[in-house]
Formats: sequence, C-alpha cells, structure tokens
Amino acid sequence: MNFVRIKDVNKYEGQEIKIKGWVYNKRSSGKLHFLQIRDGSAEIQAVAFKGDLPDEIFNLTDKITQETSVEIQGIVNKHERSKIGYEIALKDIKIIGESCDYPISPKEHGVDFLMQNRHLWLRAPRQRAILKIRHAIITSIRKFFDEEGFVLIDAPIFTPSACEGTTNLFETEYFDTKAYLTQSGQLYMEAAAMAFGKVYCFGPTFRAEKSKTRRHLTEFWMVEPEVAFNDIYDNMDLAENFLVYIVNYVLQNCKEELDLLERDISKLEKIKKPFARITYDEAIEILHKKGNETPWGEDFGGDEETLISEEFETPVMIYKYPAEVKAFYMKQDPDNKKLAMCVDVIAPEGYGEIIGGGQREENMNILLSKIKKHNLPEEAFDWYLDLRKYGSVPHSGFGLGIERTVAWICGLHHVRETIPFPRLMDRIRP
RNA sequence: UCCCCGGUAGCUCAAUGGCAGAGCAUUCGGCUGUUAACCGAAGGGUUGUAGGUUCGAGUCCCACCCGGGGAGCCA
Repeated sequence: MNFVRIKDVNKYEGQEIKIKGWVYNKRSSGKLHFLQIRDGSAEIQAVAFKGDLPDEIFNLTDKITQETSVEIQGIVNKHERSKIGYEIALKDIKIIGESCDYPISPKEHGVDFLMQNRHLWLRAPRQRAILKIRHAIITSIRKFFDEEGFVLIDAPIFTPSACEGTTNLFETEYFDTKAYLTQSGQLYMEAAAMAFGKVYCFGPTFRAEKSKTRRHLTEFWMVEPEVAFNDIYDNMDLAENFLVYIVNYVLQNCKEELDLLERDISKLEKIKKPFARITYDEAIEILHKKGNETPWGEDFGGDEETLISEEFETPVMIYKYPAEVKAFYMKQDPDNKKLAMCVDVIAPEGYGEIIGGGQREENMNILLSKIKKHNLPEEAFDWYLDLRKYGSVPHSGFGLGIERTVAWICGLHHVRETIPFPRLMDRIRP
C-alpha cells in the first residue's frame, strides 16, 4: 500500500490508505481518541475507536504525545466538520519517532520564546502559511523575469568594498586581507546588463545596521533587476508590472494561506496599474498639507512613508529625490543638478519602502566627481568606471526587499516571521 | 546608539513591603464525536544577576545582563 499525502485523501473516500506525519494535537473521549495529523501538505484527524481495535493499538493512541511522528493506516471517511472534509478511521498506527515534552503547546506564547524555538515554530500553521507565501512570491519573481527575457546572474557575496556606505558592512577575514559581505549586487548587475541587456540577481544581502525595528534584518534577500537602455520611466514601468504580477500570482495561488492569516484580500485586489507616481517635491507638499513639517532636502522616515501611502490604494512611486540623500551612482537630473533620477516604491497600508532604485549615472566624469564627493576610494571602483569607458549607455534598475514584500502581502507587523531563520542584531540562533 | 516597558513554575500571567499563586503543558484517573475538548488529582520555584534599604523585599533603591516596543538609518 502506498502512502498518500493528506491533501490527496479526497481521491480515496471509502478506501484504506496509509499516511505519514506528525501528531500535532490529541483529544480523547473515553472509548474514542482523536489524533490530529500534519504531514506538511495538509492536516487530518484520525479517529481510534476502542470497539474496532485490538487493545494494544487503542492504548498506543492514548499514549501518543504532541509531535510524535507516526505512520497511520485507516479508512478515509467524509467528515462535515473537518477543514478538508474527511477523516481517517484508524486501523493501525506505528510510531516512527517519539516526542517528549514538546515545548510549544497549543496555547499562546511570547515572541522571545517562539524565536528561541524558531526551528520548531516553523511547524505552526501560521508560520507555514507565511513561508508558503514567501515561496510563492519567489516563484512568481523567477517566472516574471523568465517571461520578460531576463538572464539570472548571481552576484558575489564576498566583496572587496562597499557599494553604499561603509559603516554598515560586515567585515570578514579573507586570507591575508579583508572582505565584506555584500550589501547589494547592483554594481555587478550593471556590468552584467552591458553583456546581456536584461539581467537580475536574487540572493542574500547583509547590513550591519544596529537597528531594532519591525522592518530590519541583518541578513535579508533582495532581487535586483538591471536593464541597459532603460531610463527612470522605463524603470518605473518595470517595477509596476513586476509588483502587479507578484500580487496576482499570490492571490491566485495562496488563497488558503491568506485566509489563515486573515489578510484583507480586497486591499491586495486593488494592486493594479497604474500606480501613483509623484515626485519628491509633490510628496513634500502632501506631507506639509497633512501637518508633517519635513523640510525639503531630507529623506523620509517610516512616519512620512505611511502618511504618503495613506493617500493612495496602490503602491506609490516617489521619484527625483534630492541627490544629497541618495547614493553616488544615481544619475543626476539633467534639468536640475540637485535632483537624482531615483525612485522609491512605498507599499500601501503603511508597510513602507519595498523598492529602491533608479537610473544610474552613465557619464564617466560626473560619476568620478560623485565618488570623490562621497569620499569613496577611487581605486575600488576602477572596474565600475570601466563600464562608463567602454560603450556606456543609460541604464536603470532597482532592488526589491523580499521580506518587506512578504510582510506587506501577508499583512504582518514584523519582518522576523517572513524568513525561515531571521538574523537580527541580537539574535543569531537557531 | 537613544527613549519607553518588561524579566516570577516548561509556557502565558497573578501576587497593598508581610505564607509563592492560577490556567495551559507534563504524569495519573474519568468520559463513544472531540475541534486550543471537558471533569478530577498529583508533581513542578535560587522570583534574570550582583549589591543595598528594611524587623521583613518578587515588590523599594543602584549597577549589569536579557527581551519587547518605538526613534534614527535603510530594503
């Protein structure tokens, strides 16, 4: 007899099958024992009735503890109150692995305790729903870029120096010298875009920021497309199509998970083209109208992002920020030297910045002066400057933070649940 | 790094400066339809750590450690 995955039991009504899984809860009522079984595909209840079973098997179902792994044989029956519509009348049970004093009981627990037990917390329904949505988001990202003709180019994780600030770098020994964990694959994607036209990378990035907020991890995943000959407006079109694609994919494929998370789906259904596009100047105007006095020239914090996103039901693209607050590689606005041709995308409902990007500076001399102005070591960027020396073209790209995207789509307050094993300033276990 | 809050049983939390408690989990017993089942019983404590005030400290004071929330910075 073959093993059936629980999600497929509907094909076996009235038949005897075997399943393998974990007992996540047990209830009993004298001569009846109810075992709740999870196998990763779904959950089902196995019912053991004393009258139908040899004593040793019935007694075994009484002794079973939370998270014991088992092999169960029984008959699939319709059951009205079951989430999947079926239960199993237990005929036989074998214990695969015992489980003694499982720490996560089916009652409430604090965040610290759950994070200490993250390796076990992953088994909880809510955590599985979140990580399945993360999986769907990543799947949709790969599909989107495949369909759009992008080439996946893996960026290195060891890097010789910073591409943005140097204060947030994780330093590590690299034989006789030092290396740093990557903060972004962007500069490498710019090189690859000159070879393939349309490229993206997808991988972990590291920031040694001593920040303790619901939006920060020290290790997070980022997807970074880069396209030769795209200007900032093409870039915004790409970001818009990309986000719509991701949200649609999740809506179509993760109904059950969104439901379990009690996500208000109507909010996600409003993620359609066109997105709001406003300049930094217009964003400042909105803020001032709403009583926020952020002066021109300052970057936006979480509060400002929320205030702006409240005005729209779609994500908001804010472009042309003051060059002062943006990275050296951003192209300067030909009409106003003080502005950078960059764009941030702010998620709705106060989830904050999920995309940062823009058009890159393709002019050798301007780029060189920016590197000097930012006090960056010129020699570290010699290869990057080469890209401006040999057939430089306008090009644009952006980075999407996976964890913030998952938090937004799942409707989560904190990014720590959006990644299987979060790395935070004060937490690197398990 | 700064501001605020917290740390008591395995977990979630109570306890006017005066006997260390409950629910869940665990173990034992009961129940033929349970849905975080229910009912009865038992075991389980260096009150984060180190000082101090006091006849007496979980409670007040001080330092440190750990955690949570927020800010700055960012995706």
